[in-house]
Amino acid sequence: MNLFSELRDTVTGALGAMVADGALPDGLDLAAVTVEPPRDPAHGDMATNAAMVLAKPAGAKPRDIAAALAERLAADPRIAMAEVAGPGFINLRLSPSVWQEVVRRVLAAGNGFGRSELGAGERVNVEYVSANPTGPLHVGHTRGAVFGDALASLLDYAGYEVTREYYINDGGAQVDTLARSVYLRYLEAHGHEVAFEDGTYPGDYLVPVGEALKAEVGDAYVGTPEETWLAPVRAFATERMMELIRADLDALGVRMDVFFSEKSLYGTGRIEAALDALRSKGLIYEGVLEPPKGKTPEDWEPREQTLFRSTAHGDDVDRPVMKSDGSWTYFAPDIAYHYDKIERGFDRLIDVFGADHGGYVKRMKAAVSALSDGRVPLDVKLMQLVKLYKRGEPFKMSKRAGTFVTLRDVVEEVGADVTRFVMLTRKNDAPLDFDFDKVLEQSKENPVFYVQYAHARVCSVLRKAAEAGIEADDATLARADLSRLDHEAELALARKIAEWPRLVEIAARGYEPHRVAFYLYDLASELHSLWNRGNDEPALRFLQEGDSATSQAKLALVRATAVVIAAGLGILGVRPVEEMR
RNA sequence: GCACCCGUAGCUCAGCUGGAUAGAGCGCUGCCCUCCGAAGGCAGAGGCCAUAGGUUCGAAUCCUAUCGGGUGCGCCA
Repeated sequence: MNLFSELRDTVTGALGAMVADGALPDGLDLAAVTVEPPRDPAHGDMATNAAMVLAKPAGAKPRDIAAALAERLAADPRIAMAEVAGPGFINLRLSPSVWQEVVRRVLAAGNGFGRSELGAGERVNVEYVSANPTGPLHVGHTRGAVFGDALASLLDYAGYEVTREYYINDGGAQVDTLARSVYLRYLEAHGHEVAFEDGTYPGDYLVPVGEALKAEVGDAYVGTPEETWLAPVRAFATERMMELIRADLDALGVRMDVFFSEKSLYGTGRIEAALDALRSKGLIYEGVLEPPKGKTPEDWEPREQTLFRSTAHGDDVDRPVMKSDGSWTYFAPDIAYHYDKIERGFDRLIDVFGADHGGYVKRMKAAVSALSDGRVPLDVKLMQLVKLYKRGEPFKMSKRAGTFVTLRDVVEEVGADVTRFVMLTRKNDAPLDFDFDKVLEQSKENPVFYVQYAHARVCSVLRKAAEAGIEADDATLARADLSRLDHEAELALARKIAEWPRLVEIAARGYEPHRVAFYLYDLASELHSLWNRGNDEPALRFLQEGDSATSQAKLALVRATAVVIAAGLGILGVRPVEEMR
């Protein structure tokens, strides 16, 4: 349960009583009433805007409403002080017991503290990575993988029923190219001289695939025409590539629930069925598109194509689903794929794309809107680029120069935990700098370290407590006399902990897992601050010699901090550490 | 030309889906270990929130225009 929503209930309850007393008119809309922590902690623990929001509809002065409301709120035992401030805010100071109770709740609920019912069991499908099965994943994919995975975990934590999904683009021309490239490696394995022309994949990673193909079929395809081997080699190669990709994802700790094959849509009538669904709504027609203004392709000539009337659902122009030669555009199977998701009964869809797919968003939303009659919202999160640095110097990825950086390279160099956390320290629509040296630095400049350090410090204190013979398991700490936590600096940490459930909901609502990372940094900062105050003020040290009751109260506070850090890291997919090395 | 994203301290970035005196890290100036991990903490300096209008009790946040940067734009997925 969330302290902020509890207090909001208290405020709306008091407003209801004022209506009953005739102090406020009936029928007020309370939707805009909020209870939030004020920016400046000097203003109090909580603030409500109720009086200002209601002043106009109630036909009263904000400060008059505020005064009457503050008086009622002050009667609540949890509220130590309620005073009107500024234009009509009511600042609330909560009694210490409220914060002490938060600590107890954390210890009782463990990882469950902060879980939310926001999603109400809604089924949400998060599609991410979806890289072409033509090679290993690179750093760009890594960011999308981490983001999608953390978002899925966040939504799960917030009460949604989440499916993690990968769309395998195994139906287009690029898998034919893959097959031809593997075939060349296969010939090579048979001792032939081969040349990798433009339009083939020369990467070394296909060498073992060519050898594996040889091991499987011997020389059956040597010297035979393409028709005889293209399809089987394609199947063989894409299967191998997906094994490679799954292993990459595994190294990063990403596990998908569903791998959906684009190829499964072809020749099965599923694309046709999806387009028929659109056609039945009058959204498919034969037509000729206008050339784009400003930048007309040189070989532009008008052609009649099968078009989807995406403009009827918010797009700027209608989009082709069929090429002039009668084959599908890439958009057609994508429509069918999303149609499939809708038919599987998801209440909402999320796609995580690279920023270079920005121009694709409107048509995809239009398709989902049309196919679900507006019932299923599709949100697309675009991932900006990762800029790589080494020793402070930027370097560009280039296959030719051998500086092509794969997901595997990154994970092997800095580890999955560091990779994941760093990738989440920026919101998805901001570019991310990734410096191989800085992310391993052990200083507060590095948020990964800083947060882990806070967790390790708590573990360290608990070890010390055990050495001193103080019982400090969670059940014991939950029974401790928490009224001993009465110092302002200790309550400040408890306040930060209390924000966690609210932060989860804010982050989940906006599909913004990076907020979790920033919150954890703030929480760690509060802990480090309190820790250091023990230097000057012995009464704030967590272990009080000869006073195990007080020690346990303080240990309860820091243990609760560690529990929340662990929960937050869990959403990000990062393992908390018990000691720094 | 059109669409989408971005513009906040010298630098890198947060900023609660409209709240009070806009925050953090780095860098700069000073402090704090006989003491649970100083791998940390405290304090100071540093801002016309790109610009101009608008919406309202109230705008970095919403709307409109402009400027600047990025991405994309019919037979590539």
